[in-house]
Amino acid sequence: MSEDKTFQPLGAVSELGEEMEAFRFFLKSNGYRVTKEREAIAESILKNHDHFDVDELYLSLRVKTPVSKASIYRAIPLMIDSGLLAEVYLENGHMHYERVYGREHHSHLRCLSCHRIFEFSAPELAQLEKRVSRQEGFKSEGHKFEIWGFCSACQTEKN
Amino acid sequence: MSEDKTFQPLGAVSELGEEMEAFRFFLKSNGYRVTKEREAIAESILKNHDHFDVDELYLSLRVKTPVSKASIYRAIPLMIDSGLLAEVYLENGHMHYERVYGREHHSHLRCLSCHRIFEFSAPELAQLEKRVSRQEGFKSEGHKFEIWGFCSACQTEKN
DNA sequence: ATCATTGCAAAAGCTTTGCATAAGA
DNA sequence: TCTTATGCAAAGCTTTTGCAATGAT
Repeated sequence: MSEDKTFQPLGAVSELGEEMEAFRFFLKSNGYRVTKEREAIAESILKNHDHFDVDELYLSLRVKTPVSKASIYRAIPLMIDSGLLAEVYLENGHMHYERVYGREHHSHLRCLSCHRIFEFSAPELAQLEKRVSRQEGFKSEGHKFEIWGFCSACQTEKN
Repeated sequence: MSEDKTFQPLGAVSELGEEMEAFRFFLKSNGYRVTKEREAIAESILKNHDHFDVDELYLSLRVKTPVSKASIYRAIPLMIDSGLLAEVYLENGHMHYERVYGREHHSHLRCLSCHRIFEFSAPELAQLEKRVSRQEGFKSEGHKFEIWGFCSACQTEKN
């Protein structure tokens, strides 16, 4: 048991190991290269960013592993194709993304006042997607449901 | 009956009368002015455009009642506030809108191949909006449901 | 007669791209 | 070694805005 065989150090790989590995596999199998920039970007998202925009990501990488915005913009389509990310919504002229890997599908409540996003699950939406697609002869690939309004905190405020 | 009194000529007002009047009323009651540009824009949308983007609208106005893009961009928020329009989705970096006045609420199927939009109604979404909002303490103002995939025509194509 | 609105052109802001250099495989 | 990826700066695009002229009330 105390041999010198090199085990995968579980702690080092951490819970992110699986998702990172899936992304590396995606890159390799599609002829893209695994670069430190792409790893830093993906790792930052997996660690810190359920919801984010390009600027937030850029700033959070700046300190330890700076990556240019051009590289971030070029990485995003790859991460979307790999299933790591999805576009969520546009706000003030720029796109917001969310991590998809390792999270269950959900929908969003958007507060029009504080702009916070609240999540909820509604399994019947998947059924609705299937039913409507069948009726319309559609081959569906996904769906999005969003409710906007005012969150409880913002309703209470006197403005 | 053959007096010289000026009646509203019904033919001239047409079926658009109601919606146009609602828009004019919105403008007046909010201290905006009723200009020929705003009328031309709204009328064109009510007549010809269930779905459109700024460029399509601009081009379709160009022939008979040219309006600058600046004025179109400035009119859009007003029409959204008045309930005439809604944003639908972003494609290739520019927003697409749809007419709301005089149409029942519906959801969209988007074909990823031919980019056509198909509409459908699903009344249970309104219930879901209410239920989730109640659960989350949200005061909801609306919802959007969208399915993407491949329409029947595009599935058949050999590519 | 006021003051909002228009059109033009310039500015903004996000995203994309050309090109020389760096670095995976 | 051979190519893909990166970073920088420039370019692209849609949308916004400043300002003088126009027009609605």
